[in-house]
Amino acid sequence: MTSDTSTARRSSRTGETWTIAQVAEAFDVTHRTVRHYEDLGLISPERRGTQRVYHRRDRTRLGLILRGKRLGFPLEEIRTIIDLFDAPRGRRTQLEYVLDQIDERRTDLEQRLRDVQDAIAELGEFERRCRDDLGRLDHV
Amino acid sequence: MTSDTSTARRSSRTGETWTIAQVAEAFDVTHRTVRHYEDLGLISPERRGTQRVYHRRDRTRLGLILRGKRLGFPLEEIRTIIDLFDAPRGRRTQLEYVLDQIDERRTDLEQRLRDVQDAIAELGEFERRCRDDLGRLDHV
DNA sequence: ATAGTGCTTTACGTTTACGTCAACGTCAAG
DNA sequence: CTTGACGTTGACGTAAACGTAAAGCACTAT
Repeated sequence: MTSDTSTARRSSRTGETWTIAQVAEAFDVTHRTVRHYEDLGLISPERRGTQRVYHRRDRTRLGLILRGKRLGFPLEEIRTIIDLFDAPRGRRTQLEYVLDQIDERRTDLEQRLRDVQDAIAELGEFERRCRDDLGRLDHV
Repeated sequence: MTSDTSTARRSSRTGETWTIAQVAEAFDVTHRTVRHYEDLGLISPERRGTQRVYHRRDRTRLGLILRGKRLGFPLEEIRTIIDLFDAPRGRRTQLEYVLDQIDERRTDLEQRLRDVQDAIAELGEFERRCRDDLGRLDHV
């Protein structure tokens, strides 16, 4: 049940690789979820015959996808974001486009940041009031 | 088209009130969305005859709902959270339950906070690399 | 009186993000 | 050579979060 190196890794000149079951377990999702992300073009694992072979790159992407999900972004939007990281940046127009996109994303993320900070602050305030109430109960 | 006080407010001894169209516009959602939240029990506006009448309390809740959505929480979970703020806290057991819930929420929010901060940091790093590329183009 | 504007409910449609079979391929172990 | 364990592709199902008519009530303005 613990990591069995003989099956957990399959040697390759490009480094370690994983099966779908392994990445699914590692990220605590189902294989169906992983395949769904592939259907939407968010990851594209290597094929060895008919089998999917996942590399570190795929794991990185999967991590980005799941974090994006926790932040409430739809998968389609997540795709455009992580594609951005691999986008061609050779020509000036391409680079300027990418920088524009980065700015849009940042604006969005900064709104999220404010949202989380506000929510945590309000929760703290609410907790303080509750502890006050609790103190009054003790006092009597 | 600007704010018309004669229709924007309807006097009441409990302060200003709004129609469904007004709150929908104020929060940039459709009336259908507002009614959907009511169906799920997230808001419960006053009724005057058959018409819905929204008070400041309802606007506050709507703000919390939309912020929760931006953070990726499902509506059902949002309902339990904002209900928590109005939950009875008279008895010790109730207070302790509420404090427990607060802690759970905070854990969740702190994960979100890390997610956003990480995402912003990575975006910044990526932007730096892009600007480097751009600089190299200028240099040549 | 009638037309218009805004609100109401009812109800079916749609999109997203998977879950859940079904049916079949493949490879090592017994 | 058959039996598992694991992998594969459809294909249909489902829950959440609304969208989108359809059809009717209430008030106001002409």
